[in-house]
Amino acid sequence: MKRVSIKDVAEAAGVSTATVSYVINARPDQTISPETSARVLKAVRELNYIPNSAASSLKSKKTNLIGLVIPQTEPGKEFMFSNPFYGDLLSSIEYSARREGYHILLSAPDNGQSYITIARNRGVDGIIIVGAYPNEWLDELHSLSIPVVLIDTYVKDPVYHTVGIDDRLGGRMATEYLLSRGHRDIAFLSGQIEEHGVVHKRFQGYKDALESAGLPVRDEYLYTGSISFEYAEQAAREMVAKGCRETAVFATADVMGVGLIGGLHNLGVRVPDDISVIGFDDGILAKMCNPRLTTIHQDIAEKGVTAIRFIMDSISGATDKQEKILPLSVVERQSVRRI
Amino acid sequence: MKRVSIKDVAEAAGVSTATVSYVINARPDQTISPETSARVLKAVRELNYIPNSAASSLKSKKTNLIGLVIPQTEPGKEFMFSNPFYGDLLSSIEYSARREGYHILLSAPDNGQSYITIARNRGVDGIIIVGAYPNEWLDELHSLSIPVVLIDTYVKDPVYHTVGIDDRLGGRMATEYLLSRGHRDIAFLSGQIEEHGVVHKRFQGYKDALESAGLPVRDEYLYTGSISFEYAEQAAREMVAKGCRETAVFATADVMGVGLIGGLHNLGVRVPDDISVIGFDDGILAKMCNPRLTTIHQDIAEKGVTAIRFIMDSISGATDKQEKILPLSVVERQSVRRI
DNA sequence: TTGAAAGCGCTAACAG
DNA sequence: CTGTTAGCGCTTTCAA
Repeated sequence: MKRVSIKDVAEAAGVSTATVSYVINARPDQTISPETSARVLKAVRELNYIPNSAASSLKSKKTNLIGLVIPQTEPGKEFMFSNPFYGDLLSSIEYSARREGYHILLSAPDNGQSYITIARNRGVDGIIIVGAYPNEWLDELHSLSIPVVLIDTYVKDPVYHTVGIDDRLGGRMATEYLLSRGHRDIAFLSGQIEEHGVVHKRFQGYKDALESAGLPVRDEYLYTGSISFEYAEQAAREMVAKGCRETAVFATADVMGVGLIGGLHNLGVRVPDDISVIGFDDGILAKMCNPRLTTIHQDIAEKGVTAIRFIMDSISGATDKQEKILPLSVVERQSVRRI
Repeated sequence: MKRVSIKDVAEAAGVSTATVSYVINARPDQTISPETSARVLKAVRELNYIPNSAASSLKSKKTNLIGLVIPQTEPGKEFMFSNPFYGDLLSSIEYSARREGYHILLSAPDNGQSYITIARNRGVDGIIIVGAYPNEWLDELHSLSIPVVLIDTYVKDPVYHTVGIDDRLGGRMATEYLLSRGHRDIAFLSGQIEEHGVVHKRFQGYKDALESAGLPVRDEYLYTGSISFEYAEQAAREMVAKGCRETAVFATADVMGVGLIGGLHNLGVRVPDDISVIGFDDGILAKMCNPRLTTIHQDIAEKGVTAIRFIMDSISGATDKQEKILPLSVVERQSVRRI
C-alpha cells in the first residue's frame, strides 16, 4: 500500500492541495462550496487518505499531543506498581484526550533529567504532570509557553493549572470520623511527609482534628515510611511490638490500610475488633480487603477529565490559571468500630 | 525563548546544516572530523538546541514512537481499572522503550474503530497490542508494514511477534497443585471463555489436569462471568447457595481469587479451612489479601521488556517472526490447604 | 470560492 | 571531510 498524500487527493478531486487542506480542516471561517467539498471528501474516502501528522505539525506548530508525566517509584522499575490509582487516572486522561482529538505521549521522568527535552522535541501541546516533582524541574517548563496542569501537588505557581483535592480537609475528615467513633489514640500511617506533597497536607488535617479535640499529637503514633503495602505490614509489626496503644489508625492510602490490616492479622490483631483502620482513595483495593476498608472517597476519573479540560481551555485561548479542588467523602465500610 | 533550529546551530558553528545533522545523528559510517564535531556540539549546547521531531520524521519516515494499545474494559471508562497487571506492564514497556530512544503513544481502542488511522497518522514505528482483539481489527495492521507484537493473545499470525505465557500449562499447574493437595472437587472461576483468549487456554489446562487424574469436568463447578472482583463475589454466593460441594477453586486471575475469598468470607465460609483457592498472576493483590493467595506466578515486567526487544530487532532488520513464552511457577501462600 | 507558491526544520544523495 | 540541494507532506498568505 503506497502512501497517499494530500497531493494525490487533490489530483483525484481535481482541485489544489490548498483546497483539500481547507476541507479537511474544516475551519469555521472557510468558504468552500459544498460541491467542491463533497468531491474532495469522496476522493479522501476512495484513496483512504490519512493526513500525516508530522507534516502538519511541522507547518502548523501543533501536534495534538499531550505529554503525560507519571511518577516512577523506583528508577528503572514500575512507576505505578502497587497503586491502581494510576491506572484509573491514566485511563480517564487518555479517554478525555482522545475525545478532543488529542493523543497521549506517556513518560516517566528520566532519572532526574528534565522533561523539557522531550516536550520540545515532540512539540507537545500541553503537559499533565501527576504527583510532586522538584521545583526547578517544574519551573523549566515555563519556557515552553504551553499549558501545564499539575495533578495532586501543592507547588504554587502563578501559571500552571492544578487539579487535586483538599488533602488537609481529607486528613481532618478521616481523623474526625475516627474521633466521632470514640477513638482517642489515633495513629498516622503514611509515606514520607514531603513539602508540597499530599501526605504533608493530610498530616496537617490529622493534627487539626486532634487539636480541635484537645488531643495531643504523639510522636509514637506516627508511622511514616513509604507508600507501599510492605511498609504498612512492617508498621503493623512495630505497632504490636510497642504494645499497640493506639485504638485506630488513619492510613493515608488504601494500599497502606490494606497492608496494615494484613500485617495486623498475621500478628493475631483483629480489625476492627482490636484496632480500627481508615484509608484514603477508595479505589478498588478498599472493597477488596477483608474487612472492607472504611475510607475517604475521591473521584479519580474526574481528576483526569478536569485536567484535560484545563488544557483544552488554555489551548483555545483562556489565559487564566485554573484550579479545581474535587470533593471528598467518607465511605463507611467495615474497618472501623465504635468504642 | 525563541525556537532554535539546525540552521542557527550551523551558523554558530560555521558549518552547513548537513554537517550539524551528521554530527547529531552520529551514524557509524559518518566521517566528520573531531574538531568540526566538537564545534558543532558546542554550538548545540550553547544554543540549547533540541531537534524537532516532526521535521525529522517528515524527512526520514521514522518517528521513534511506539504505539501501545491497551484494552478498555468499559467504553468510555477505565481500561485497566481493577487490574494492577496493566500498570506493571505499561511501566515496563515505557521504561524499555525509553532506553532505546523511543516514546510511547498510549491508546485505548476507540470503540470498535480501527487503530490503523492513528498508526498511519502518527507514523508509529511499531505497535504493541495487549490482549485479545477481533481478527479483522488486527489484520488491517498488516498493511502498515511495521512490526507488531501481540501480548497475551493466541491469534495465530505469520508475521506478528508474540509474547505471552503458556496459559494452558498454567491452568494445568494450578489444577494439579490442587489435586496434589488432595482436592477432587475443583471449581473453575473465570471471565468469559473466548476463542484465542488466555482464559480459554487456562480452562483447557484445567480440563487436562482433571482428565489425567481421571476426574470429570462438572458443569456445576464452572463459574464464568467477568474478570472482576464483583463477579467473583457473586460466584461466592452461587457456590454457597448450591451447597458448596467443591473443596477448591482455581480462579484465573488474582483479582477474582481475592474477590472470591472476600465473598466467601462474608458468607461465613473460611479460606482455606472450608475451601481452598488458587489464583493466577501473582501481582500485588496476591500478597494483599487475607489469607495471602497461593497463585501462579508470571513475570509481567519481562513481558514488556521482551515486547520492546522484538520491536527493536524488527526495526533493525530482523525479519523472522519472534515468539516468547515466559515461564510460570506456583507460589505457595496461605489459601490452599491439604485435605 | 479557489489556487500558486513559499516555506516549516530536517535528511540524504551527490558533488566536490 | 563537508557543503549544496532537493524535497518530505502539509498549511497559509496572497492574489485571482
